[in-house]
Amino acid sequence: MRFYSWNVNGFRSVLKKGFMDWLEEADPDVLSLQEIRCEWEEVDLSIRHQLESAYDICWFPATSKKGYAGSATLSKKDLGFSHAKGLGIEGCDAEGRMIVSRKDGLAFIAGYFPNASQGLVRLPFKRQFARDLAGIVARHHAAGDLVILTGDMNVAPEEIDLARPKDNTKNPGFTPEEREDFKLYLGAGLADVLRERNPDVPGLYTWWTARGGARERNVGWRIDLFLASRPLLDRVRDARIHAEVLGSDHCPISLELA
Amino acid sequence: MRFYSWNVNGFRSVLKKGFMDWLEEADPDVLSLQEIRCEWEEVDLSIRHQLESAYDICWFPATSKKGYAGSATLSKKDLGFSHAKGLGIEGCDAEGRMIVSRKDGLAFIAGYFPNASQGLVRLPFKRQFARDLAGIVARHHAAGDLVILTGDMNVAPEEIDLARPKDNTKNPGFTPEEREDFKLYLGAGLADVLRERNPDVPGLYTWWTARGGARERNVGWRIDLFLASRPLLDRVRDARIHAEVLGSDHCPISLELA
DNA sequence: CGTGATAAG
DNA sequence: CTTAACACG
Repeated sequence: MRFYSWNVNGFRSVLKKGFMDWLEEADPDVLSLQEIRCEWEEVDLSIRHQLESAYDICWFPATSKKGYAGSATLSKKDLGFSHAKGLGIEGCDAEGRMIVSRKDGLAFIAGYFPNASQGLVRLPFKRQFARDLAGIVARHHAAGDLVILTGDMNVAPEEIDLARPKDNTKNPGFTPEEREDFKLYLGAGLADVLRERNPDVPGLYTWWTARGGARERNVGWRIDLFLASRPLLDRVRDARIHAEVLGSDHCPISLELA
Repeated sequence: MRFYSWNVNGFRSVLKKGFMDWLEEADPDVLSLQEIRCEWEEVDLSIRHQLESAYDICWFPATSKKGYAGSATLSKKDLGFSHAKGLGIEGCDAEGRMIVSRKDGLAFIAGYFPNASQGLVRLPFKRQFARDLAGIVARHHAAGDLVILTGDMNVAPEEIDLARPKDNTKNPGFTPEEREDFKLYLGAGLADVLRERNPDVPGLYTWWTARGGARERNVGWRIDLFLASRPLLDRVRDARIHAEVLGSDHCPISLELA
């Protein structure tokens, strides 16, 4: 089973840049999209029909602000995943951030984690989100579920996860607070799959600022991640960053489980 | 002497679409631009230098709202026109609408006449502008000046001046009030030069809505005009609409005087 | 620097 | 439909 996550920075934008070709090629079983930035009805009808023919689609745009944030999870129709919008976290759910998809004993929790924003004005919001989410993961584990947590987490966990760690300790995505909160997910029993398998490999990034050729020079950040319940690690066949896939300031990431 | 007027719908936009090539080809002696929608300092430095080497430039952006309206008048350096920003009309001058350029006994009054706007919300403002401007023209005549009044007047004077007169009698640009006010300019001693020379020619338009191929089908309006003091009519060598010139939703118009 | 909403035309 | 400002990332 192949899971993908991609912050598309506007679904309608990425559609113009070959998303459907990418989808056919990648052929994910389960796909989380972040920053869809539109309603389902704003997507071209023919595209909607194509997607609906192959996937169960949970489209979860923000209700708080038009064209802002939002996420979606698509799963192959034959798999029979159930999808639930939101985490019951105030504010977060109005921004269409997280979707919980379930099948058998697996909870696939995916979406668009808050950005701390310029001046770290949303750091308190983001910290509360992290505490709430870690609690939810812990409860799934207590209930005997296995968990995959993925999406644009808007935090680079360690210095190795961004090209310029020293320059960014006060910037959104690499503050001590955000890194500390990231550890709450690990404390709830999850592992950072890609980093577990590539402990010392630098230059593994999933996001590059659009300003000034950062992507060409691979001056980036690894902020899109797959975390998985530790018992799942034995079933990991592949965990990958698809940096060659263009169309957004983020690239897709994937996880293949046996 | 060749006068031109063009509503460029964003000077920076039209620069990307060959404005400088057009300028070299048309080679106006005096040029009024409307809807420049930027400060002079926002124009590429090399363009500014090219223009400044050939023209005396009066750049008159709106101060009331960034990126809105504004006009400019350029005159060949050797001609020695003087340029004055504004008409002393409250509101109008803050929007960078009108420039008065003088040489000998000629007053070239040019710019961006108000749009009555959706719901005709600015019709009162536009009517006051017309009364004030007609008074200014009359005073120039009383002082013995000849006047050229030009620009985007945002009114089609007669039914022949737009493709769909019946559909537009309640729309901005063709209300009875705006057409009545247009006659104030004629009453002040000006003549509509192109229409005087082509009394019954339909299809002479200077603006086409960007919506749905109107320009290709010539479903347009003649709202950019040269009006001239009647004694100037004998000196008119040419009056023309340059509908083939692209780059804006308006096309340039010209007047050549002996 | 790019996406999308918005105001204005 | 297009321009430009703006918010957000």
